[in-house]
Amino acid sequence: MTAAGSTALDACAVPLVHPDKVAIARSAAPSLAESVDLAAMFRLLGDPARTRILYALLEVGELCVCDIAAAVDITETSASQALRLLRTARVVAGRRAGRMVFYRLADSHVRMLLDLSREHAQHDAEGSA
Amino acid sequence: MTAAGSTALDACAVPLVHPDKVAIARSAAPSLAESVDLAAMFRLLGDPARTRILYALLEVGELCVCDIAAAVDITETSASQALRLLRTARVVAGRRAGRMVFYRLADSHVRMLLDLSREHAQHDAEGSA
DNA sequence: GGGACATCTGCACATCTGTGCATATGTTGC
DNA sequence: GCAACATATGCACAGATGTGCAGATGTCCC
Repeated sequence: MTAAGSTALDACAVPLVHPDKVAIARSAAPSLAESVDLAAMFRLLGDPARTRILYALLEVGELCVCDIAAAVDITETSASQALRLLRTARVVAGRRAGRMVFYRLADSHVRMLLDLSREHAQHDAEGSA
Repeated sequence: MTAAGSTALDACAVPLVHPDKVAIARSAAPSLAESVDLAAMFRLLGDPARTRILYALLEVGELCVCDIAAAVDITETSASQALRLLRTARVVAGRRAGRMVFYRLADSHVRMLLDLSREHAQHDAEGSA
């Protein structure tokens, strides 16, 4: 990571097996910044509590913090903390109603992602059964 | 979390705002075990190095370890480590050819997931620009 | 068999991450 | 303004995670 100057372009120094493919991958794959963003988003989904919150919201559309906590069996503090992270990343959106805040999934991309993932997981579980 | 016995069913002790919705969410959302699996899979994608590896494979189909390392600018050790995790979770599959091992994405679900995610990330980036 | 190469694994370390408690913020109704 | 409630935040700690180095495994070529 120190990148003293000979990181990317001097890769030719070590002969690659398929330089053409590597070149394609390097140019077409997400940039470092983009992949960091993508990874950050995936990591956000990579916690059971947050995952369950998202699927709960996927099912019922909208819930306040205390209901979310009850639905996924976590403390309200944990729920609030999780929702904070999800909200910052714009995975969920909050709507204030009196002293309560109702959360919902931010957009349809997230919904599709959750649907697809669950489908994959179930498909996968069958295969390993 | 100590769950002395009054965690799940006694939730009624604290009046919920929308008990009906909570009940639906509790029954329809992934079970604890399933959500742990889902989270584990997301967490696996939640590392920039692994993310980049997956997108590189998405682009060129198949690569050996040293080419992967070159394509995403990480050491071969890191690549091998990352691939081990991805392989154990059956996100990628390895094929031995001589002393080299070629890796590829395991199934089409993963490909769709990656495509959808990148689309979402780009859409998101536009919005915040 | 022996050496060279590609990949894998085990171990130790710095870092990050989730959790729980206590406390702060903001809102309602009086 | 004050008390009660819903939610948010700051801090400290235990546990998980990525990284690098050294060594092990397995494969090819002679």
